Amino acid sequence: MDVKYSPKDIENSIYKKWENNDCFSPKNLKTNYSIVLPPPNVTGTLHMGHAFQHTIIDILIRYNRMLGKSVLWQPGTDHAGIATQLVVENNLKRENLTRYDIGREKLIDEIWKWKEQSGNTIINQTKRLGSSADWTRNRFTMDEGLSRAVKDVFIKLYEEKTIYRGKRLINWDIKLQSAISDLEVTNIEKNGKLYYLKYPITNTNQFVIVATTRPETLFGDVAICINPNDKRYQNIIKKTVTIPIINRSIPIITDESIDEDFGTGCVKITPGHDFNDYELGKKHGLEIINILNKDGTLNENVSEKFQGKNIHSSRESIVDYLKGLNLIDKIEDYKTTIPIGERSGETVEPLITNQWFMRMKNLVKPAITAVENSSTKVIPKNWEKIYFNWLNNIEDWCISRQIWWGHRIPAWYDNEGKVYVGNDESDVRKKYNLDKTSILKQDNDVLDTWFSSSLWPFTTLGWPEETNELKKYYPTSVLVTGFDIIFFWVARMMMMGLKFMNKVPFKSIYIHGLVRDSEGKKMSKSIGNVIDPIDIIDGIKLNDLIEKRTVGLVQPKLKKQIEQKTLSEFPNGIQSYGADALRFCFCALASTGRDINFDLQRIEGYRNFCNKLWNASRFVFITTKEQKYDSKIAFDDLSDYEKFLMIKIDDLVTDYKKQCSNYRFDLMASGLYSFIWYEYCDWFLEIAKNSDNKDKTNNFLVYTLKIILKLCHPIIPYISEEIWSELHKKNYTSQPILMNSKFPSQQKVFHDNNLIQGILTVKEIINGIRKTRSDLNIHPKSILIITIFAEDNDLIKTIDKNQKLIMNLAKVSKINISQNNDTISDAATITLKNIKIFIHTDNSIDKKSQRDRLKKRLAELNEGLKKINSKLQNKNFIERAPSDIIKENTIKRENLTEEIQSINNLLESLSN
RNA sequence: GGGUGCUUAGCUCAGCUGGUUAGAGCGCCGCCCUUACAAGGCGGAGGUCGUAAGUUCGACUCUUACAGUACCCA
Repeated sequence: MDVKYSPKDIENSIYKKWENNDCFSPKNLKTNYSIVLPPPNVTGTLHMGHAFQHTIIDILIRYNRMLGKSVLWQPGTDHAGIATQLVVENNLKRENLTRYDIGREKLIDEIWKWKEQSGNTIINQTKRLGSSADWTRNRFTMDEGLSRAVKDVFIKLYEEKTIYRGKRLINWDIKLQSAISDLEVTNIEKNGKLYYLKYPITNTNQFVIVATTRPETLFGDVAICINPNDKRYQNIIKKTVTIPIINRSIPIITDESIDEDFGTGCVKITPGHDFNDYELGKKHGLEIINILNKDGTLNENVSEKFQGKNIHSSRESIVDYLKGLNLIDKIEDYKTTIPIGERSGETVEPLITNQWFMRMKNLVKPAITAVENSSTKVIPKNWEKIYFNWLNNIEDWCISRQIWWGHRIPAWYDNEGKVYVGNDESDVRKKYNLDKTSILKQDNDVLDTWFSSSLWPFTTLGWPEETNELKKYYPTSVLVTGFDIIFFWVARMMMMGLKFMNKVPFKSIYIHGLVRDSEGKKMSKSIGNVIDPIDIIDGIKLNDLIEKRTVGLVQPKLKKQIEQKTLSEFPNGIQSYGADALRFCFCALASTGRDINFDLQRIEGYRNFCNKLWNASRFVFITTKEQKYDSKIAFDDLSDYEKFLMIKIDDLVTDYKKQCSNYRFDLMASGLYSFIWYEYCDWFLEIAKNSDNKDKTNNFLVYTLKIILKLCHPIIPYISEEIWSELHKKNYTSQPILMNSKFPSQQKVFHDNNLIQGILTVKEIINGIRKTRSDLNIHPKSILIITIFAEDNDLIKTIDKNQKLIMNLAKVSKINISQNNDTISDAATITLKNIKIFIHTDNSIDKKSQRDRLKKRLAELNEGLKKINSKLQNKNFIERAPSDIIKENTIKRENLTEEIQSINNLLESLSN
């Protein structure tokens, strides 16, 4: 093994080793464990969120595999309809082509080509992280099998009338020329204007003043509405007004929902272009007037002057025109919320169109019940509320998209526009008895991407075939996903899983946070703060990083700013940390589901940890050389410290298992970290160097290293596997691959409390000596002679037994142990609760500095004593606190008093 | 406007059902290149736990209000 831990040199070959040995496919064992990977989009490359998620999944997968279960990690990718089509369309744009130039067939061909390339990229990146998914089962949402399942589901839901076609108001993305679901719209607050328009009251010279943020939609107005209780307007109810410019008459109606305080209290009702108005229009039986073409231009229902103009850019000219007619009362500044299409970034328009919808009411109930009765557990639990809230207020889901990439809707129309749903044209003809003379045309639209993803947990396992995998691995054990897709994906999978499998798709849902940059900002290409996980693994030069962050920017003017920020945050680029360090880092940061602010400094610490493990292992191998390894450890033959370590390691295993099943990966990581670094390396390896019983100790070194590597493996698989192979080479194990080995079980070692206390006291003695050495500026190399006073017999025995340990770790050449409570004034003194340690030094000790040290300690102790005394002197405390708490405090007081007494005695002798 | 979360050391975060002298990593300071590791060892400094009130023998932990902050929904 090299002196330096170099992840680059080991990771690739280790991954190949796992692949070549078929380590990723599930073995046929009794208990099953399965996770489906949230399929990443084929639009791009792996980001930090994926890396975080994959790390957590892989930890669970490897851990459960080592527990001896049949483990399936089902991977795959998503076709991501709109997003992917946009990427390819953008590529076409560079050649000055649009999708209409090349046509549907050709575009789809192009996208498939892109998918091959991008899909492979993301899989290869995922592999770099060490992900142990079963790649032979890799699925894509548009695979043949999955596409058939999508059709089956669509047809079934259509036949039972859960899916229907209807003309309704939907969110129309003008840029994409497609409907999008309400989830794909984000509302952005913007500084806008509130326009007060004057509508002439018919046959009078009076006006009704109406406040609106969207004056350009007045052509679609069908009513003016006021609150029936609004005293100001009682006289105009039931009158009519004339819409300016087009001079159409509309009624003045009343509705309780109108807010009297908004604007003038009079609002215009435009059901064709506003969701609230649409509902209100339905309620009052109002006509719907659409004024918009699909490309965002105004249609024939508006005044001729404005026909063919873009709805957004014509606002100003319409307002100007109204000004000319003297029909603008005033214009105020106003904060408005504007709906923006998440993918296109353009303003979304409500538009009446024919679309396919899924009726959600009946699907929702089982999905709610399943979480209520814990058939599916949500972790952390607080996300349940958000899940319930959304499901309880659900709207029908608009599932059709007017794009080309995706699952084409299996519906055909005849010349009269009558719709037929079936598998394909011939199936439809057969099903509906249509002869060859009738012309059928397939629906042009495709399904929302999330339609196929909602089936992911069972379609990937082979549904609608009743495969073995489906029987074995459905319901899956846990879904690991981010909170941002609870509605999009999780809730819909719950509904569809329950609908088609009659069982929840996962027993638990673990919701993790988002990975943000070190300042807590969302990582985004447009802000230029993205970190590619592969760059953390391999490292990247500053210039390359800047290049990567600034190429193809949406707003090129940000380039300078991004350059500077990158320069100040990564002045030397990013060095290579390796996949293991990255994984350990994610593991340690995965606390209670909150977002992660990713800081490179943090990862450095975990790379160092890997190096520590590496070198500790080297030490074990160097020390044990050709040791003949015996896996049977006789507890009684071990030294005190070895026994102590054995117990500690047992505690560690217990704790690790507990934390893993609680999804507290942070606690799991920190437990492992501190055990290995502090207990194992700092104490045990140092102690082992001076063992009295080399053979036994060496054997124990190997034994403990093996357990440690197993515990490490789910988190840091590469380095642990590499070290294990060394172990195997040296014949310390017959198992060639760590990944296939059994997770350590608890040894149920006798938990000898006296032994533990004894070792802790010995450690305290050593720490005390070290601190004093530092306080008194005694050179780390100088060897000390000490005297220890203790009255307690057992204590004396423990100290005596562990003399050598103290000598080696505190650099002491001689220890005098005495039961006489004397005071040696010519020595540096350390007091523990019932022990006094005197350090004899060559130089005479300055009495004043001695006193100062003791006084400082005394002050600390007195502070503690004061607190405890105030408790114990409180009558209410004695009366009401539980007895064990009182006892605990009483013992504490005794110990403190004892040590204080002992320091006081010392101080007295020093003053002489 | 409604909802949810967060606020603990310079930074990033733990602290479970109320009882610890309030912890970790990184950073900082001092000493040490000790034969596994300077990506290291030993030691240390640093916090009135956002503010205020309440419940309690006892509050970082529970309740309420307020402030700041982030996100979700309308």
